[in-house]
Amino acid sequence: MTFIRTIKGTQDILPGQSHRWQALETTIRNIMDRYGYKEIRTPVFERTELFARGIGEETDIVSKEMYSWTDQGGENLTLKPELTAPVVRSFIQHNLGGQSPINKLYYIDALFRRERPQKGRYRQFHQFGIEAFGSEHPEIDAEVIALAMALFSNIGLTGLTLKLNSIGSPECRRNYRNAIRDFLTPHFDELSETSRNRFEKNPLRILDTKIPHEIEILNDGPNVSDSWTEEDKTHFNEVCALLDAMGIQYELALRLVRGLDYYTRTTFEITSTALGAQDAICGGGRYDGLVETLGGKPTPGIGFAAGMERILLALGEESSSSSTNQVYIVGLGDAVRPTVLELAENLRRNNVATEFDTLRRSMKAQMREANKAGVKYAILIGDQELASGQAEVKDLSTGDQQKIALDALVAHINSLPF
RNA sequence: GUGGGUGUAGCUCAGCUGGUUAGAGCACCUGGUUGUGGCCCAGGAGGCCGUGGGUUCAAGUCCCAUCACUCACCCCA
Repeated sequence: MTFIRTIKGTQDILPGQSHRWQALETTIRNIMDRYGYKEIRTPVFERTELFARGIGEETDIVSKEMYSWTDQGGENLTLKPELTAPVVRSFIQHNLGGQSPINKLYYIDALFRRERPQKGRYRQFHQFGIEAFGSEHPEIDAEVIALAMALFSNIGLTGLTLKLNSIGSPECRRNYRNAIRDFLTPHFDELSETSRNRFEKNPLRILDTKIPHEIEILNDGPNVSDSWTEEDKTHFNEVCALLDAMGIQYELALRLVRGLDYYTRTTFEITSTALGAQDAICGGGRYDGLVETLGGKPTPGIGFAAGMERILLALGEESSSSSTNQVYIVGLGDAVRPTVLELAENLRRNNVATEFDTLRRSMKAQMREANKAGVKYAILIGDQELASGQAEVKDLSTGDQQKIALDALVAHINSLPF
């Protein structure tokens, strides 16, 4: 009989950790609100075809990482491996573009990819992100990036690097693809097997290589910037100028090609020095053709996705306690139980976080528990208190104790400093 | 899918070149005289030493296999 544990690459968020997630989520929602982004929630699964068309058949995500199945009705379904395609689908389906020329959306959600887990990579993981539809202008690029940076600094992440690039318009990409092929043809024999495969399917991705020899070859190769159209160039320069104006530091990364097919022009990535090999905390870019690809009216869009597990990893373990209890009621003897419950309920109804013993433990054990729970006050009720109608209220930090009439307890507790 | 590392108490780990009832710290529980927490002291509970085989008089320790976890490659958040 073997115990059934979590699926590889998934994890429980235990009570001692959940407050960290809550804090992160709260910050995200606050910042989103401040920047005018509204939450959108989409189903955990979608038609497989949505991802195949949206992300690209040749991408790793679609070709080998999706959790897909055929349901009893014969439909091909998939647990969402990323959120841009579902959000775009929703945007089109509900004609959000028709209701407002600009739509700024955000999400916090769980995603699924069947990869080999490692530090900062899980099969079920969480991302928050934004998608802004409707503007083709650099201002929105700059706002999206600024929001990401503001959010990270707000939660106290340091050691971040913003890497910025533009992979240009579709024409530019086409030209650049050819330029890369032309440049690499004489070096073809020196390339690795994966790079040779990419040579045909997606030569831009060869730029992602980490093999020193290939990096060396590429150093003399053409840059994307050589293939930019005038408009691409202007757009990129304006994005840079706006970031400069906001005092946001960035690094030009002309080799930065994101793995998803839908990107156009601006792409960016934010990495952290606090992580392992998987150091990208946030990645995003512009996808001006995607809405149309998925069957909507041509609509420019830009967004990013940030990995929450990686953020929490980079933040490290803080020693902040998650205790919220304020009062612990110590009851002594069988006779006081109804009074303890009544009192606890009254306090709780008056917004006082209250705890009491449900194990019928000794007074000493209850006091120890109160101490461990980190409450400020303990209320002691035994037979004597019941008889006199006065409970003992003890300040656990000072040890001071005073008698308070039972019917005045709630008011008294509310008047105390916490 | 490929490679490396690690599996001993709830957690972090000791256990030397194979040798008798497998240890520590933290956490947990109970006490330290009647109904008062923390600190201290005493005691207690908790281990198929991942699993299966093998070598040996003898295996937590050596060998093989297997599983799990983990890190890395690929790629990505």
